[in-house]
Amino acid sequence: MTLLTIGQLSDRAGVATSAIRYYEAEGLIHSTRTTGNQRRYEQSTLRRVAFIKAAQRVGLTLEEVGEALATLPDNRTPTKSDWHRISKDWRPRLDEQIRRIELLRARLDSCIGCGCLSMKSCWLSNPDDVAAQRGKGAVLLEP
Amino acid sequence: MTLLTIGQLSDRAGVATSAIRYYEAEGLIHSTRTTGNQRRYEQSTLRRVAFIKAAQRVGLTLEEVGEALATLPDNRTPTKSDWHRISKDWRPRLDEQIRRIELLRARLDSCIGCGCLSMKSCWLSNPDDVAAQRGKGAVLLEP
DNA sequence: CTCCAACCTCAACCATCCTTGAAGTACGTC
DNA sequence: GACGTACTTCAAGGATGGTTGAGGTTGGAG
Repeated sequence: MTLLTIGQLSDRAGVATSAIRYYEAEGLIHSTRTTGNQRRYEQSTLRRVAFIKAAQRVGLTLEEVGEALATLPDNRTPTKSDWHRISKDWRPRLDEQIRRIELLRARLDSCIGCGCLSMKSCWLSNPDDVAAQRGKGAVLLEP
Repeated sequence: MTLLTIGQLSDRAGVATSAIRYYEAEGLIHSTRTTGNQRRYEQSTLRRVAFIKAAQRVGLTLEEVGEALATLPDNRTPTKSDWHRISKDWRPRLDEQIRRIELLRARLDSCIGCGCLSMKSCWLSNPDDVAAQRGKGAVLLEP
């Protein structure tokens, strides 16, 4: 397998070299070194970086991503079932994230052309008492 | 209209007073002052804060939220149609955000039990060449 | 009229996620 | 074997979104 330099990884992943070094310092990715102390990355690192970026875009922290990636083997290229495990773990949180956004969208939408100014359920006409609404079962724009 | 103290707003919105002062310093919300220089908030500020929190949870920055809120009138309580405008503007970006997450979820899911190790379209078996895939039209886990 | 919780300002600090720059080393091409 | 580009480390800086603490004031209840 041909190894990648940090510059090649940077170009192909679309991520600055400084960010790559940072990810490595944080333990999210790993490299070997040449005799001259330069980093060399396996092809599979490209997947890890793509995964990091994708996860970040949906609001996950590097720490969370790091925990997931830590379950991947360091000593061999991850297999489908290694990634499978992560898929399963993440499914609920991705679902949840989607649900939240849909809720916000629905609440905004529902106030378009509706009679919501007289409706108790509308967050725009109702005083959005978040603390009060907890406990009452009505979840208002909340996690 | 009864005005809210910062403590009341904090309790009802479920946001720390320090965050509220910060939002105000950043111009996202506004207050009047008592003769003794204490902040007093209108009820409608509760909606603004709920909106801020909701938007943050879906990955929007305070600056973006601020721009939206800046279109609401300061001198009167926002009407339904004021919020309507924001709803319309935000719809596409919420849709886009959902699409991204669904894409990530689908890609992870599709590698569960599928024959993707032999499929060109699978991001786990394919070397995820983000830069290369731009331009080719195939968007891989990308905005 | 006293008293304490809640308020005030301002500056400093924090976590996260990097970027920038200085000063030096490696690698591959001519 | 020299030349330039890409690499190295380390320290400092920066944006975002706040929190914390010191030192002082306000407001409402008793």
